[in-house]
Amino acid sequence: MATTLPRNADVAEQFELLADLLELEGEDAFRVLAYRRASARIRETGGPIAQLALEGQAKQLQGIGKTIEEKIVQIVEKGEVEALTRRKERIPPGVVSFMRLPGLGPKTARRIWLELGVTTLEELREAAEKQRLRTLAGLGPKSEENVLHALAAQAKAPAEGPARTLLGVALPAVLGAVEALREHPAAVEVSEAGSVRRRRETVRDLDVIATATDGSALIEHFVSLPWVMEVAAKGGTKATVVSNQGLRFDLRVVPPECYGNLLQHFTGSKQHNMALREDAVRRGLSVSEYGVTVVESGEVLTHRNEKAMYELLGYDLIPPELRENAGELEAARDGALPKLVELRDLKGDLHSHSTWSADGKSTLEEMALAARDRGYQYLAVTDHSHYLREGRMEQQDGEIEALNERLAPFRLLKGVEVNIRANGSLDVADEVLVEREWVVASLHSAFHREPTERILAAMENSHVDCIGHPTARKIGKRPPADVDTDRIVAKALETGTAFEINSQPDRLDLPDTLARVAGEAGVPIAVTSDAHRVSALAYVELGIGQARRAWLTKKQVLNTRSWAQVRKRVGA
DNA sequence: GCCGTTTTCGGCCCGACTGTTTTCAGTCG
Repeated sequence: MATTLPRNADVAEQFELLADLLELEGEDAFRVLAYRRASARIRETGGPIAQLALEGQAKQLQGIGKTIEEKIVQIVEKGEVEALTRRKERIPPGVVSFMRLPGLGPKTARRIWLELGVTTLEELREAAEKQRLRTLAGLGPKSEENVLHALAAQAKAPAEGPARTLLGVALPAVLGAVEALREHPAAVEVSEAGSVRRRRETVRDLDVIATATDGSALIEHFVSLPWVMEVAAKGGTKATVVSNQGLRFDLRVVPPECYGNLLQHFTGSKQHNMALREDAVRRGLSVSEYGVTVVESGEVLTHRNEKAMYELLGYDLIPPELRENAGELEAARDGALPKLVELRDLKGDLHSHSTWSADGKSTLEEMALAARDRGYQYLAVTDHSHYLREGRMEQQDGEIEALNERLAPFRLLKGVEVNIRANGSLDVADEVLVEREWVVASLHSAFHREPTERILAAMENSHVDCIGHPTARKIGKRPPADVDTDRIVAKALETGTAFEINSQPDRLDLPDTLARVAGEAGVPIAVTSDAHRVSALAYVELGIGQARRAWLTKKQVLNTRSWAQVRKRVGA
């Protein structure tokens, strides 16, 4: 097999570190910014950046030019950007960790290193304790105190940054808060903002923006909600609370005339807003959270909603899920934004479990009724193959048939979720698979053992309809398996196999960037719940969020079709 | 280092907050 290429995440990390080191060396801030932008771009790119660089195509991407493309090739050839290797030798590793302390930036870190000769966190603590930091111009007792505080906080918390919360936890919490605020008579407009509104797979802060006839009354209502455990801050226009789940909420009450500007600003992303503002500057407009200033006249224009603001700037309204500076601004300018798939477009679910699986919590009947209540026409029952041996599959089929008679036209599909073994074979015989209406094949073990080859082999089996959670990642626990996206996409097209966006909160797999690549290539994408109980059928709301982040339209999502149409689209 | 519907050179988002300062640099989101 060909040598494996570095992953986009690894390439991005090298440029991020290079940016840090350049910053510590006092390099031009815009050069540093260029590396950070390139890093963000690479992270947001679904296809393998290393492959693109080798083909000389990486510089087609916004923010990547000839120099950075060459540096990506260096990573392929030497494992590391040469400029990074050189600087790692010059700059003590401890100094980089100074920068990671809140309140300490590159300028200060550099001076502590060069002017005081301090190169480790331990020496930094000592220097602060012995009041040596205040010998530097611009630093005083308070700075020393802050450094000691930051060091103590870091020692207490794990090495990782502040934990990110799964969207599956944050979204219902935020939507609940929004709903509770809307019920108050003083509320006019209420919306979630920030990365939750963009439906990122994990989020940090939970933002809510509102307008009100009486702002203080709304804030009072907010801090008195039953689930509020702690009020961290409360003023006339803003409050911060901590929920009984430990989530931090920020509510901002803003003037109605610039609700659009503020909602847009606080929805982000940062990269989207920066690109939007740069573009505006070129046309003599200065954009901030308070409005759009016409630079020449000084006139400030405000907007009651986002649509008016985007239109003034020459764009169609951009759905929050697309605001990542991944091509949405150009598309919105050209009137070429996709009409994104919506939750209500789903006509069925193609991955679910019941009490026939040991880990299933709801009976077939309960699952069927709940699916029908959601407005679905069908639900594929895909219990794990190993629980359906020795005649149990036939028994389950009998139960499915009986239910289907009772619940028609709603229909349970006789499916199965088979394991792709370490050698690429499936754990169910072909003569059994041929009888199943829907076959999901998934990796459940040995994730590091040639995952690409195994998925390719599974797709070669004509009975396999869909690859389940293709990267097998568990967010925050297990990294994605090293799957070659290009090759599995090509094989999916060749064999007429679908990929899944599995909506389990800790899976969301395919991830958004890969789903975009697969969808653009023409692979049908099934947004599935993988529900093991009735309540989990609702997880598809998360999956639809990822599908929208992947730019997918109704047409590209397989289970927006009737079962008959699904059958026609996938397999025989 | 990147980029271009006025530019291949000369720009590069914007405002709040903090701590150190008599007017601002650094950091953060």
